[in-house]
Amino acid sequence: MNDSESNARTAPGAEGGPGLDFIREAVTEDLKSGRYSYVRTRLPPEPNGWMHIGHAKAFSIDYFVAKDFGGTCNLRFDDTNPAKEDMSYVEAIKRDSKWLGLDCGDRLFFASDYYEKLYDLAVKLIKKGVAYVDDLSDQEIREYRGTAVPDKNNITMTPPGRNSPYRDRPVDENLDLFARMRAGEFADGSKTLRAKIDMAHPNLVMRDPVMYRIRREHHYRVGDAWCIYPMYDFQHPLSDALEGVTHSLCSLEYEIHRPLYEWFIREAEVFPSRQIEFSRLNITHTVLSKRWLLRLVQDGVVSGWDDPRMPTIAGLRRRGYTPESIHDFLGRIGIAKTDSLVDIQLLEHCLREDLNRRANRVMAVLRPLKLIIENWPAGTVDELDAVNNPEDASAGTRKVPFSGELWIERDDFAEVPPPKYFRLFPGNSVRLRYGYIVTCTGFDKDPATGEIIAVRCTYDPDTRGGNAPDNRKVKGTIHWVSADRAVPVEARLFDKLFVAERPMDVPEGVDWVTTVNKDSLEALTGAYAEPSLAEAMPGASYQFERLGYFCYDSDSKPGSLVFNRSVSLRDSWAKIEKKQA
RNA sequence: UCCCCGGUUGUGUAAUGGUAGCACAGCAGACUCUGGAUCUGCUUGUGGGGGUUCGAAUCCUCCCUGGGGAACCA
Repeated sequence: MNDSESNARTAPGAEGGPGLDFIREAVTEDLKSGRYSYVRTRLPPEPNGWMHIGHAKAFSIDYFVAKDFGGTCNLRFDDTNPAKEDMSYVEAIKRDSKWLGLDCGDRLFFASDYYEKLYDLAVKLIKKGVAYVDDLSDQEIREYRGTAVPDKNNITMTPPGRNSPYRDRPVDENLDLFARMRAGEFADGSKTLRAKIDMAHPNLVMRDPVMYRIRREHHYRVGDAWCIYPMYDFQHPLSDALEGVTHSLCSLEYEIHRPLYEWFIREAEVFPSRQIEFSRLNITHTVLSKRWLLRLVQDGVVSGWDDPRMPTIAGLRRRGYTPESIHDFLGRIGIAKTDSLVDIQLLEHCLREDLNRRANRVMAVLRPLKLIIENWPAGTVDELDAVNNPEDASAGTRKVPFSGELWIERDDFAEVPPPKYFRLFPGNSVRLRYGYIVTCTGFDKDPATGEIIAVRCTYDPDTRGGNAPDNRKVKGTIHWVSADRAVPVEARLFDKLFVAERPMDVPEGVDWVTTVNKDSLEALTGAYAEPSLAEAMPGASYQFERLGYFCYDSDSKPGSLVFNRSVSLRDSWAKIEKKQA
C-alpha cells in the first residue's frame, strides 16, 4: 500500500467518529447493529462507453470500502439494454479498472447471467399480485402516470396518475401473457410488465414502473435468446441481492429510486441489500458524461476514447497520469452528498507531486533557436554529468554531450529583455544547465524577415559543470541540447478541452460541441531532445527540465518519437509575465 | 412552486452541542545550477431570520438558494 492509496480511505474499525466519511460511518453502524455480518459492494458499469474519472471515483469508493471492512467487491456489468452495449466496452472497462488497481479478480459478473432468475422473480411478483402485464403504449404510460401540466403561472404541476385499464388483470392472465411475451408472441413495445404500486404516489418512479419491455434486439452476450429485457429499477436491486451485496453504493441521481429499490427487494423476498448514494464527480473545464464523451469521439473532436485530452481513464493514462496520482486525487476530494465542481488544478497538482518524485529529468528544446559558442574549440565534444532526479539520489547520473552549437529555447533569448527577465540577452550571462556559464555577445537576424536565426555567445572554460569558481551570481539557468547529437522529437502540448469552467452550461440554442477549446492541442514537430531520450520506452515519463512532464506516446515510431505533455511545471515566470501584460 | 436531497473561505472537504481545521488555488517572502522542488507567513467561510441551550456549523422553525425527479436508458 502506498501513501496515495491510504489517502483514499480511512482506517477501518473506528467507532464511526471523526475521520470517516458518511458511507463508512453507515457501514460501521450496520456491522455494529448486526444488520449485516459482512461487507460486499459492487461496481456496476453499463458497458456502453469507456470508463472516465467519475466512474473511477465510484469504483474506488466501492472497492476501498469493501477492502477497509475486510469485505469483497464484485465487478458486475449492468447489461440490460442490448441496443447500446458492446463487448469492446466490457474489455475497455476491465482493462482500465485493473490498471487503476481496482481488480476484482474472479468476482466478475454480468446482469445478463441473471436473466433466467430475474424472470422467475418477476413471475413470483405476478403470482403475489404485485405485477401485471400492461397493453398501454409508452406514450400512454407517460400520460397515465401524470404528465407535466403547466398551470397559469407556468409552474409544473404533477397531478396524480390514473390506473391503467389493464391493471387489474387476473393473475392467471398475467402469467399467461408474460410467458407469451417471452415466447415472442407480441410485437416490440406492445406490452410491458409493470409493478403494481401506486399511481398516485408523490414519487413519480413509484407510479407502477415498467419491469420488462419487449425488444427484439441482439444482445452482445445472450444473443437472440431473449426478446424481453428487464429494466434497471427491477434488475439492479435483485442482482445486488442475488450477489449478496450488502452496500450498493451509487450516485445521487438514484436517490429518488431508493424506495423502489427497497420495494422490489421486499416484494421479491430476497437478500436485503442497502443502497447509499453519494455525489458524482464534476471537474472544471471538462465533461464527465458518457453521452457527451461519446459525441466528442463520434464527431472527431478528439482522436478517440483514449485521446490525451479526454477525462477517460484511457485518456488520462495516455496523457501520462499514473494510477497513484488518480487515487491521490480521489482521496483528496472526499465523499459527500453535496453537488461539487472540483478544480482541475487539483488533479494536475496530484500528478505533478507524483511525477516530481519519480520522473527522471532530461533536457529537450521545444521551440529551438541556435546558440553559437564563438570561442568553443572547433570539433570538440564535452561529456557532462547530469543528475537524473534531484528528488531521488538512487536514480543516478548520466552523460550529456556538449559542443559549440546548441539548441536553446526561443523564449530563453530576448533582443530587448522585459523587466525581471534574467535569461539570455545581449551582454547578459546565463548558466547552461550542467554545462558552462556563457555570455551573450550578439545575435544574427534574417535581413529579410527580421527573424532571429542564431544567438552568439562566449563560454567561460573555468565554469565546467555550471559552477562559478569566483562565486559569481548568475541568475538564470537555461536548458539546451547539443545540435549535432540532438534527437528530433514531436512534442504535443495540451490545454483544457473546454474554455468554459462548466461546459454543460451552454446558452440556449448553442451546440455545446462548438464550445470546445480549438487550441487544446498544439503539436510541435521540430523539437529536439538530448540523446538519452532515444531509448524512451512506452509507459515512460520524464521531466523535460523547466518545461513539464512528458510521456512517451503510442504514436511514436522508430526514429520518430512523440511525447505528450502530461502537465506543465509550476511556472512563476508565467505569472510575472501575466501581471506585466 | 408535486416529491426528494443539499447549502462550511475562490474550490473541495473536516469539526457528530464545547477554540471553525486541512488541502488545492491565490498573495507575500526565503532558498535554489530547473523562474522546478522545498520552506515560511498571509487573506478569505458556517446562506438569512427566529428559537432551544451556559454554549449551536451541529438541534427546532420559517425563509432564501442550488441540484435531482414525470425513459419501454442506466
